[in-house]
Formats: sequence, C-alpha cells, structure tokens
Amino acid sequence: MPSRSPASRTGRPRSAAADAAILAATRAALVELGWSKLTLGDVAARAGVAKTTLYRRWAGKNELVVDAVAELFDELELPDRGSLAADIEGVVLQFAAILARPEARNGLMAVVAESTRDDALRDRIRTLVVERQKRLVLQGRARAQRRGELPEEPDPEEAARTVDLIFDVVAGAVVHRALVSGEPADEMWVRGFTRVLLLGLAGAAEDSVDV
Amino acid sequence: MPSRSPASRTGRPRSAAADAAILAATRAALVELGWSKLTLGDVAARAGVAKTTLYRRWAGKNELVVDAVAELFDELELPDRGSLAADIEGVVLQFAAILARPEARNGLMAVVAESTRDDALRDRIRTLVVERQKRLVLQGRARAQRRGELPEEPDPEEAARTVDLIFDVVAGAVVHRALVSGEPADEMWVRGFTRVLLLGLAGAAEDSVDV
DNA sequence: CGCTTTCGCTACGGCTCGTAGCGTAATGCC
DNA sequence: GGCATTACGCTACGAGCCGTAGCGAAAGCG
Repeated sequence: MPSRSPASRTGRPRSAAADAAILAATRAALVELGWSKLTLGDVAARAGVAKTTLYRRWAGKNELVVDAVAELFDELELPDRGSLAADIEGVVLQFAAILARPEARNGLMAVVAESTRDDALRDRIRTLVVERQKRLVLQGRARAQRRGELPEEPDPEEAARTVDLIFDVVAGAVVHRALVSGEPADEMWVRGFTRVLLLGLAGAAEDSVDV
Repeated sequence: MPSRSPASRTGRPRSAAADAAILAATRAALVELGWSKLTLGDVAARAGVAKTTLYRRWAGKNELVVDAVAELFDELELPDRGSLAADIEGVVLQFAAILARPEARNGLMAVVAESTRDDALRDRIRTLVVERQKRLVLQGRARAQRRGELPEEPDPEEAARTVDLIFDVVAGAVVHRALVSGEPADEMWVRGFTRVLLLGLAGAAEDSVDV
C-alpha cells in the first residue's frame, strides 16, 4: 500500500519484495524499539533497502506504520459458531490476540494519536483498519437477525447508528482492556463482556440465562 | 507532579508557578503542534523557563505530557442524578467533553501508546488518570446497589472483576468513539450507549422500556 | 551573614531528518 | 538490439532537536 506512482507502464517496476521486507522490518522495529524510537533509517537498514527507496514509497513514519500494522488485521474472520454470543466471543478473542502482539499495541495507538491532527492519516487508518473490522460487525449482526436473535431495523439511518455504536463498544472495550488496563482479554473476560453486551448490566448478573 | 527532590528543606525552593506554567505550555503546544512535533525546548520557551529547569523536574516528554493531560481529568465528578442511567449519562458526557479537547485526544493516546513499552510510565498513567476514573465507576455502582438497580456481589474478587469490566466498556467505548471513529459522543449517542449498557443488545432495541 | 538549592543562560557532541546528486539496474517500446 | 524511462543503492549535506555540562546570579533557611 505505498504511495502509487501515477500509472506508469514503462521503466523499471518497483520491487514487490522490497515492500514486504520494509513492512516486516517496520514491525520488527516496533517490537524492539517502540514507536517513538523507531527511525526510518533503521527500518531501511533492517529491510536491506536504501533510505531513499523507503522515502520514495511512503510519505513518512505515520503512513508506514499504518500499513505495517494494518496487515496484522487481515486474518480477522467471522466463522459461524451457531449463536450471536458465540460469534462475538470468537471474534473478540481474535481481536484480542492481535492486540496482544507488541507491534500492534505499540504502533496502532501511536498512529491513532497522530491521526487526531492529520485527516489524510485518519482516512488511511479508517480504510485499512477500521472498515475491515466494522464489516465483521455488519456481518455478525445480519447473521443474528436471520437467526432471530436481534430485531430487524427498518430505518437504514437508525441501523447505521446501531452498527457504529456496537462497533465502538466492542472494539473500544477490547482495546481499553488490552492497552489501558494492561490486562489480557482472555476467555473469562470475553465471556463476561459478551454477557454484559447481550443482557445489559442488570441482566448479566442474573444466574438464570446461560449465554 | 514533577520528580520530587529527595526531601530537602534547605536551599531555594522550586517555583510552583513554573510548574503550572510548564504544564499549561505543554497543553498549548499539544494543541498547536501535536505529540510528535512537540519539543521540550519549545515548551520551555512558551513557559518562559529555561530548558534546563524543565529537565530538572521531568525525566522526559512522556512524563511531562502525562502530568499535563492528567490535570484535565480533575474536573470529573459523579453527581447523584437519581438513577443509574442518568448517572452514567452524566459522567459519560463529562468524559466525552474532556476527550473532545485536542490536547487530551492528542496527548493521551500518545502516552498510552508509549506506556506499552515503559512500565514506569504505565504506572504513572494508572495512578494519575485511570484510577481517578475507576473511582467513579465504584461510586456509581455502589449508589446503584443502594437504589436496588444493581444486585449486590458478595464475592469481592468477582465484584472487582465486574468493576474492571464496566470500566473498560464505558471508557473504551467513549474513547473509541471520540478518537478512532472520530465522531462526537453527543447526547444522542450517549443515550443509545447507556441503553445498550443497561439492557443489552436485544433489550435495547425494544421500545417498551424507557431509560 | 554563610550554606544550599534552584534558576537562566550558553554551548556542545550526537543523532535523526528529509533531500539532492550521481551512477547503475531493470523494464517496455520500437 | 537500442532507447527512453523509471527504480535502486550510495553518499553527502544542512537543519533541527536531544540531553547535558558549566557558569554566575538569585532565593530561601538558620
């Protein structure tokens, strides 16, 4: 996902291997050095690439790290586990596993912080990371509605608001657990979370319903 | 909250006014420059203080920004609004208002990202920012239990897990809405969120209960 | 008054940044 | 094959920030 050259069909093509090497080197540098101490010169050296090559493809550190981290979220899937609760638990555990990796924790939050002052960066994150996650919410919700576990929402605007809300609650809770509270979102936590999400605070405490 | 000098009762005392000026200058610099372009030299110049003075009090950029941002959360309170739902809505709106300020958005996420590689910084954030917020959850929960809106939880370990869960859900959702989705956590959103939190996904869609 | 600590100022080596310049390598088109 | 075009590796550079040292002056305390 480096910055595309404007449709040039002639000349030497860019090395796809270099792209992969640079992104992998970026993740490795994130693990070892963290965001603030990561330098583009170091990344280039790790990737076995000249610094100038790196600058020809990415505008700066922010864009590079977004692309490097975004690849981590490619593996996210939503297999049908039979019930809404099981689907949620499955995808949340996947999400938590990604956030447990140091390159994700470190890089993701940093670029999100930077994106509050950079609209282009915000769009990049939205396209490469956020939208892919949100698609899972849409998918799981539609599936639950087919099962009759969630009511249909005729108004499309209202439905969009609901999806956004669910997404912020789910993704926000997992991220906060992993990064701010700094404790693992393990199976026990995910069960409790799913229970609250489906039944609410009062309902979750009751022993009667098994999820 | 700068690094304390080891109990020296003699000599020239540190200027408290300088502390306040430095923290205010840090917030101003966060607004104008953002985290990555903020330099300690610039902060010192804004505060009308020598750069060396700044380094005598704070170990580095991370610690300084944590302290500067932490002050923003001092105003958080939990007035009794009569019901759990109203209490939640009130405190969430306060929290959202703080996160709407650019110095909070920008600085907070950046130091959280850095804290994934710095245990001392993580503790600092926990003490100065997170614990104060969590106290509100404890307080609101106890109040709701007195009202009979939430069940008592005899096992203290279980109760602690519940409080942690609620905290991650509430704070995480608001932060994610404000910073990742990048849309305001306004009254309409907060109402929808509170509804889901109390009633769960299925229950929130029903029209029968007014919260 | 002396003792102690802080303060402002200047200066410094070291690091990273992002770019420019050059020669070379790899492709498409004729 | 020759040519135009683009990517690549390498070197070098001015600029900016970092964090620290050293100094004299200022502000408290007994």
